[in-house]
Amino acid sequence: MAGQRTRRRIPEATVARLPVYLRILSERFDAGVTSMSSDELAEFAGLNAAKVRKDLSYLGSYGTRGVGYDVEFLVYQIRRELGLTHDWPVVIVGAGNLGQALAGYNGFGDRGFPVGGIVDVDASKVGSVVGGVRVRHLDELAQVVQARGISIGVIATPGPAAQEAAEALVAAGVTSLLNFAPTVINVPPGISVRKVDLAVELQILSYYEQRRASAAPAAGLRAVPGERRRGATA
Amino acid sequence: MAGQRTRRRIPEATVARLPVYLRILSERFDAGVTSMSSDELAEFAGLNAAKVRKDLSYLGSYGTRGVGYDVEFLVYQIRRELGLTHDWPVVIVGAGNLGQALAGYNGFGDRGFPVGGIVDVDASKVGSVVGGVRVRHLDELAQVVQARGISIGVIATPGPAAQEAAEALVAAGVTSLLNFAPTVINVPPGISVRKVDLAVELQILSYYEQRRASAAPAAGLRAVPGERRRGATA
DNA sequence: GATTGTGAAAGCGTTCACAGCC
DNA sequence: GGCTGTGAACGCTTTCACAATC
Repeated sequence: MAGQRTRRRIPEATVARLPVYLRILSERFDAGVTSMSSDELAEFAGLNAAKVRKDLSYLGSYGTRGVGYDVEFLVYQIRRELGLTHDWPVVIVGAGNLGQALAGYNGFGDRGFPVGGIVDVDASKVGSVVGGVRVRHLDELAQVVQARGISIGVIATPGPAAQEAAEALVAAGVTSLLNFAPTVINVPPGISVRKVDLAVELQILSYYEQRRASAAPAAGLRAVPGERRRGATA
Repeated sequence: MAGQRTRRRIPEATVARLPVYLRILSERFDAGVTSMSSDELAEFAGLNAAKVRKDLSYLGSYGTRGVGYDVEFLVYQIRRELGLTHDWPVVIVGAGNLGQALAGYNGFGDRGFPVGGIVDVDASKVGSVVGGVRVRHLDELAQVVQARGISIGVIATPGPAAQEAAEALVAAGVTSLLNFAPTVINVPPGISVRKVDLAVELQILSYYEQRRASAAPAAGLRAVPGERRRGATA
């Protein structure tokens, strides 16, 4: 209503789903769809309609009963809520295999997270250009962060260097970290951390595979408890 | 007690943490540590001791009161529970930027998930070698899967091709999918899916950054609700 | 008639706190 | 005395179900 002050605290589980809704709604909008019901959106997101409605209700009462949600308006509201009304340049620490792949991956910049810098400790890597950005030395991190007003750091170092990278990033003024290293990092309060660990994901799949194998020694498929994204329909 | 038949159903949240414990315990074991308390393990994992104990209790009563856990034994038990007593070869669908990076990333094979094959629809990519594996055509997927006994598929295609990739994988006999495409995929019941979406992770961080900015217009740090990995100590 | 928005109920996961055991 | 293992309490998330609204 009056003064859209973003005061409601949105549950973390909902925050994690808003980007999914945003992607679907943007895609449908580009396809010419102007209105969607919670049922349709749920179908695309692999969720149920009640969850979609509850999630969207945290943004405000932006739907129309009997009709659904205006796609364009909802896209705008979610973008606003997620802080996606401007770009967030990121700095990547570590210019190895992974750092280079991330820098070269357009999905970053395309979605509002341009690579504002890459740093590494390895002198042989400094000066090379990956994904259109010149690799600089870790010592110049604070300079890069300040110059470009960066608040998000991506850790793409080997595991043992991750803590050091995190500390350098925080010292440079970065307040959010996306950690790809297979190590738990330790940060001061007030710093956000998200972790992506490929081996962990595979090991979780392994658990359910193994369980499937021992539960149905020679039979067909068994339902997997928990880990589902969507029911049947395939 | 008798007959360690892996019958307990382990909560999904715990399954997701077991790989973290495993990595820490393995690393400590290599460093010569033979025993650890739940307190120590919690410290390394950025969790609290009660959670660690509850998680480990799902494996069985493998600790010793007044002493702690035998590191080597616990490593063995977690590996067994996660089905990591043998390798799980994976097949990657999509030999673009990301697929190539994944194939070249040693962290896969090192942790028991060797790349058993890579396929793509693009004829210009078929035949090239990435990460020591020759790229084959999507049409040969079933053959690759059967030949190597693969149960885990990695989707590294562009978003629009992900559903097709998932269907091809399932048709070929794969029962677990790790999806890197920015699309929700639809699978039959009984198939496990995990999703890794870099843009989603960044957008979640953006939410908390934005919130921080609007909450403390010109002040220092504010605590971030939810998203934390560890308290102070830095 | 259709679909939202939301209290209330149910289900999970985390934390507490302490009995049990070394 | 130290540390595990676990019921019980708590809090967060999901689901239900229906009144409100178009």
